[in-house]
Amino acid sequence: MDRETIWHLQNFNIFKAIPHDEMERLQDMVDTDWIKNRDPVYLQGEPTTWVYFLKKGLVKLSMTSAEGKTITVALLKPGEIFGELSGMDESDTSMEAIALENSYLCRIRREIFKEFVESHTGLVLSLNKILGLRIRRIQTAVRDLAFLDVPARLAKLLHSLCETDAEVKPNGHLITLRLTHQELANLIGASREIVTTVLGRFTEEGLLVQEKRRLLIKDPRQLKKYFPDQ
Amino acid sequence: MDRETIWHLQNFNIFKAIPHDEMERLQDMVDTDWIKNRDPVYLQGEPTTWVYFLKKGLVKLSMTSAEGKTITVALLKPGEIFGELSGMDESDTSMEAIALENSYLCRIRREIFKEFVESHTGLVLSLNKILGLRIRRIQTAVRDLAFLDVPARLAKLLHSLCETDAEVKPNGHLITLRLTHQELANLIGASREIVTTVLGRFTEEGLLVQEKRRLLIKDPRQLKKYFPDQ
DNA sequence: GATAATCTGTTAACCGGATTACAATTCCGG
DNA sequence: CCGGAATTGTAATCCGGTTAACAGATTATC
Repeated sequence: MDRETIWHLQNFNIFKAIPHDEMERLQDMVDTDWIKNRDPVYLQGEPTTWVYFLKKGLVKLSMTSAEGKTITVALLKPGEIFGELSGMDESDTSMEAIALENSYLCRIRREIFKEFVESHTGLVLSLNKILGLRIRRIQTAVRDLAFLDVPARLAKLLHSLCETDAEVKPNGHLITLRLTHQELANLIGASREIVTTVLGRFTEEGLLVQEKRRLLIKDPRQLKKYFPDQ
Repeated sequence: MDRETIWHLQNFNIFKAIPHDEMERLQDMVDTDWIKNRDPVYLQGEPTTWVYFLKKGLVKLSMTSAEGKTITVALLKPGEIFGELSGMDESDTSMEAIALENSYLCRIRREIFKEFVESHTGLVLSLNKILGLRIRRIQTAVRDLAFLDVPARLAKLLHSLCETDAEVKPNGHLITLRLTHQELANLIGASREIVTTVLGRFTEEGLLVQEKRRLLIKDPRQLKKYFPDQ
């Protein structure tokens, strides 16, 4: 699109090292898009047409079962790239991407992106790194689902949110994301009810305070007693 | 090592397109290794020194919890490559690789492999594809753990073993891998006991026959009634 | 071929968490 | 700021699967 969009794209980690005149080749290939809170960017089973760059907002990557249960694999924040980047030869998306806030993103056709990436060795390598990180994350999800019970998984989630999405306040870490109990449940593969209950227990124990759909964690280190190191 | 080793390496999918004289640069960098049944190739937390190529045998990639529970993420067969290929900047292995048969493999130091890969655009791309497939696999593991019960997970596992590791016999598909109930349990994140029980039920229903630690699946399609499509 | 080690089979007791079913609260759009 | 929608809170019930505890069968190993 416009020059400004390209300029923004350049801010994405993956493109940092690409010379600006190279980036301009993408000029007319980039599209921008608003997605309203709760609307899907794409759904499971849709053909993988685009690669997305999240500029503003919050998007979750999740999988939904036939019975309507959902498990959330990642919360994407501005600066993150998504879509089927992988081998880039997959034909259908295996997940869905849904906005959890009004979000602003731009997108490039998969083939164009693929071509661009393949003509820049550095890009291929960064992509490799991104995929590697993604593998680590999912592996951890498997391990946690298999080995930890709900309080442990929840404590671990809150602990990590403290590190990635919290403001440090005098009385603790305020998690900036406004996640419902249902969304928290989806993130750890549990039912909404038990999340409510366990959050209640954590509150009683003085580990946290819930206020207007925000969580204030008094002392993240206290949460660690619920889950083993690593 | 010797010329023959290089020749073998060339048979790995990832190296198929590399000219033979290029491959020879790896000549003295490649090491070969026997691993006895049940012995580890590497363990969780060890530094990631090598990239491995499985030439013969069977190796499982798994994670073990502090309490000694194990979940198996992949069964690797000859022709497969493993080790920390990802971004290749990880310092510790997050999994362990254990031989399930006497296995023959060769290995290259991670940095050498990395260098070699980075100097061959084609290689980086194949690596990307491998990582993409790996992501898909693990995502499926997460989905299955979260959405399916034990009979469904077991049926699905047997069904997929029929496709990847079975000989077609007149009376059904004979799964060639000799997996104990414990190993099957590790593959689906369940206890050994319930695997025994459910296998018993499947046998009663005439879905399969167990003989000397081998499974003969009468008709894989019958298993499908236990798990939803995809 | 004998003996130890590993696997399979089975069952009762237990338990974590899902389900179900509401009531109370909070939020949000007009 | 009002009314409907979404979210939270709570408790009873139910259930799949783990745990525990053995007996029997099979497989390695010397």
